Amino acid sequence: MIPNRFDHAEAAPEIIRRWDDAKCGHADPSSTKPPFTIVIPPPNVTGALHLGHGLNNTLQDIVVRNRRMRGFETLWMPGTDHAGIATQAVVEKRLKEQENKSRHDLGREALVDRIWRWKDQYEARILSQLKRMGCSCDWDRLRFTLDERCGRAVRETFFDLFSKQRIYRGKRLVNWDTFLQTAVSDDEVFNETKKGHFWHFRYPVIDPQPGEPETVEIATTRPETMLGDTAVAVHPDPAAAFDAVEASLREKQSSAPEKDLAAINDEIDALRERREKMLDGLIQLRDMAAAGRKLRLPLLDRELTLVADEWAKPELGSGCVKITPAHDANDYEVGLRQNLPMINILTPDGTINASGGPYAGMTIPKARKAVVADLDELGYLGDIEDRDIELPHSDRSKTPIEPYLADQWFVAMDELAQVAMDKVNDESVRIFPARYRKGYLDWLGEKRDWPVSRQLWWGHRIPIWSVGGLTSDRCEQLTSEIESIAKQHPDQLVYRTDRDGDDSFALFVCIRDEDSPATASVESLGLSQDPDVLDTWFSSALWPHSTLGWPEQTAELEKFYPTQTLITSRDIITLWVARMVLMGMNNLNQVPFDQVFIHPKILDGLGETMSKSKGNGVDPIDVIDKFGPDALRFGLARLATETQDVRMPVQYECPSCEKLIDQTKKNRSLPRIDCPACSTPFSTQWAETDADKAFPRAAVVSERFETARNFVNKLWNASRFALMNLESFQPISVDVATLPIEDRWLLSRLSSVTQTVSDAIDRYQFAEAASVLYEFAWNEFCSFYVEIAKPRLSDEAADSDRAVAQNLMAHGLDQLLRLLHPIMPFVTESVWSYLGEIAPVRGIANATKATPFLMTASWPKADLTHQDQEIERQFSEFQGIVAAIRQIRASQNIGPRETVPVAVRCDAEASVRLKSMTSYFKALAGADVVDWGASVTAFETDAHVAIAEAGIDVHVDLEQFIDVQAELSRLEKLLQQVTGQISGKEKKLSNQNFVSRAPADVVSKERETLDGLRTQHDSLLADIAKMREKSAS
RNA sequence: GGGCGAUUAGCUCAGUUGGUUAGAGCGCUACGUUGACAUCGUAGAGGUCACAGAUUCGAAUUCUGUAUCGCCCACCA
Repeated sequence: MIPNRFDHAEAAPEIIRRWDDAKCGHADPSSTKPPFTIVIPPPNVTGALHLGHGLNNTLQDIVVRNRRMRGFETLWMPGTDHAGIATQAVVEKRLKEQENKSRHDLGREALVDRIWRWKDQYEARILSQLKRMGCSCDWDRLRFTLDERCGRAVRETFFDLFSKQRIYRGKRLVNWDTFLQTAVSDDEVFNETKKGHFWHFRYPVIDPQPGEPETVEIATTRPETMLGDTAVAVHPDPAAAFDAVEASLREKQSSAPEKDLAAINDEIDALRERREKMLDGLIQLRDMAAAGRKLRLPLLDRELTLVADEWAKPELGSGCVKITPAHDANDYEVGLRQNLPMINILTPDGTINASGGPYAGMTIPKARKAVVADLDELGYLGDIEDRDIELPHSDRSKTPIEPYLADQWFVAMDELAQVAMDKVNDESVRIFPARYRKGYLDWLGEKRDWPVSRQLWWGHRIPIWSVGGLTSDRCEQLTSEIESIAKQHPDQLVYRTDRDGDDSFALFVCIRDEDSPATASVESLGLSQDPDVLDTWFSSALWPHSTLGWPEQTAELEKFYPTQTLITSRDIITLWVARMVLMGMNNLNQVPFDQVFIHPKILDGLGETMSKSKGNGVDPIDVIDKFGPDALRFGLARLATETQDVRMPVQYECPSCEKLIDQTKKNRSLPRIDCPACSTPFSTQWAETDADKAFPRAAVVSERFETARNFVNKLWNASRFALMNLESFQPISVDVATLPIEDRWLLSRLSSVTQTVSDAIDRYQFAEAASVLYEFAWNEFCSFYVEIAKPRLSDEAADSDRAVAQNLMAHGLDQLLRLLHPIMPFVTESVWSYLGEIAPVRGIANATKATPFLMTASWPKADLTHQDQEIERQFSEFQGIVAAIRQIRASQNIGPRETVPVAVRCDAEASVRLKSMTSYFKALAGADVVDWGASVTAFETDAHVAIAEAGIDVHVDLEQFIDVQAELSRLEKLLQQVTGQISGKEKKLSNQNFVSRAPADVVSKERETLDGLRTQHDSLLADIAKMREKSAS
């Protein structure tokens, strides 16, 4: 006997093992089937997967399983990403916490070794999560962005771009993380508002002429940066600048709402007052700048240039701005424009260096205090205002970022970006939903060069060997030696020289293959490899082809590139998607994928994105443990609509009593919660090690998955019923035209559901596919077909009808399992094998033997000849009558064991049809239909429901059951509804404009409806009158 | 500051090109344990579609504005 619940915990591991053993997910490059390829967005090995990954991978698997069933040679390429800075930061943080060591204590090799161990641990966890979700990747092809094969592709790409002069070295103001001592990209920086100050100081003018000011006032939120100042700027045309600001305010005013007008007026007044007061002074300063006057930097006694530059905004601060080119992005631009010296005042660990004179060795906060105090003592300090300051922080170390001038490698983006834009513009790559095109195109359109070097140890080492500080002669000599090495090793070396000081030169050699003997020769000349590694996105950008073996012309690459679709989340459209297109074009001159589907994000109950640091992340494994993998997948798919992010309130499940406690902003950050039901303390955080587990951890789950879990169970039980009734199943050939209405209805519905679902999956409408299947399986297959099959399958039924019913049942279940399999692979695969035992050869018309695995079975074809609107209409008449009887039963409170006599007034045609369904009325509505036809009249004690659109009246004999009051109130409620509708329609139809201007078919339809309603209204009045009579007697 | 999206039942969400009385699941109410399923069944209550205008015979749906929320990008000496 099959158990009455699907035990996913027991069944799923076994099913996974069987799929694995049979290599169901394996893709064969020598296959003649058309290819279908998806590469997984490789999850970072930083930590375990959360529900966002759950969604991402569920959707990919739905597409992949669907395509596999549709006869494609399907490859889902699995893998993980080394996630450079993120992973190194996590490991370094733990090193600090647990052993109080920095990476420098360990050294490069030992640290990298530790990160590999971390990677192994988390990769294993990630893979087990993916497998437990049922992801049908080709596991034999597992890749890692830092493995040999990917490394080869990275070096080849770098070599190629370097040869084409598209990789260059330049100074760039980078976001310096002083804790990790590395540059971080703009994307890894977040701003935090902190209370701070706005300090005003004065810098003395050197030898002021009569009439000139003795000092110039500037203001800053970061006084310590004055140690790196090399200029003070004033606007070259202050009057024009004031005009421009006023003009823009006026423009704003012209379109502003009433309530803002006063505020804007005040702003304009203030601006004018300021102009009055300051303009002459600023013009004077501008003239002084033109005359080459200098200022003196207090404390360091440095001479500062006074420059005229538009960066200085007369409407802000003192109208003058200090320029620190080496530590501020805008000042850097000014420095380039004005040819200013750039003085770096920081060491890599964020303390002041020798350029800071007496402040050398101080940390930034210390230096700030000291600078302010010393300026004050010299009398150069002015007002200090309180101010909220947006301070950039590193997302990795959570410490403040310092802008820092450093040598970096860049990829020139102009041409590469243009190609990637063209490919989206000409729809070689199509993005769904289309609105995400804009972000992609805008971002690429800026064509900002891509800084690719990272001062890290975890990543692909930059394949450049260099030596600097060379004299011109030495450089020439070295170059010729490199030239001769290059000749010995064709296609292995590219070199370039560059100035690295006023009179010194540097030599850079890019080596294609690290293992080439050329490397040793190059190193023997005194060149050493660049210590930096590449941005992690550099290797991610190659993912669609590096995983297939590029640069080698492998069979895989030949068969499976370009891939068909990429399914990912919106936050990496630019960082990843755009760069894959660009690199795919550069390396293979082919786009990496035809379509990109951007799916929604999963938010918590408060509408915030889930993240580990907030403590609102959900481990898909928790959901699987509680609800099962199919419920997880179905639940996610059903929520994956196109327009809206998914809000998912989450609960803690008490590890002791299983009570669910809502997660709130407050309790999610607590290290410990006591269960309100049983007082057991539990932890809410993901613990990385056993040592972290002070309390048992509560699973974090969401009740949103209950519906899906119930659905899995519903399907299981319907299957169970079917299997129990397929005893002695024999495949027979049926003639569809001769089948009874319920069978033809099932076939018709199956056909259109198949069509809808196939289409929905192709359009990435996963929610629609899931909902349509849910509706069909539950409300049509279970609630009607299975119920109707009961009498047909019973012992009393005729053998021939029983055989037909068995064949239809087996076929219906077979098709339903196939359709549901991509979304719910486990329960369907499990039922499939039971079905294969009892009815191995099945199918309408030409029965065939089922394949051993549903996973590799074929996707249903929508047989359009089965679709029959008339049959569906007739069946809905039947459903309407059943609903009418049920409604009367409910309002009369008639118990389920009672059978009620029923008579149905309908035309002759319908009565023939419905007569054959007599037993189903018994099964579905407990009704004993005693009379059919046009001449049927009401019972003596009668309840009546009119089905106007079908021209049917349902009468129930209430002789034994009558509750007059209940019946009256049912009728009166109905009357009220109908009356309301009638008056609505009448109003509409009495409107001459409607009648004359609306299309004729709309108007006539309204008229028909109104007529029907009036008939219904009259018959209701009659019924009520009769009932009143009864109540009186 | 620029861009994108959202606002529909207590909660989470559907609602195709404007056209019946705006739907589903959960939750709620009543009844029910009938041989597939109480993770179930039947029936029911619950909505001024954020607000204000406009277009139209007709607007949840189109347009304009407002409010609130979210995301992305840029910038703030």
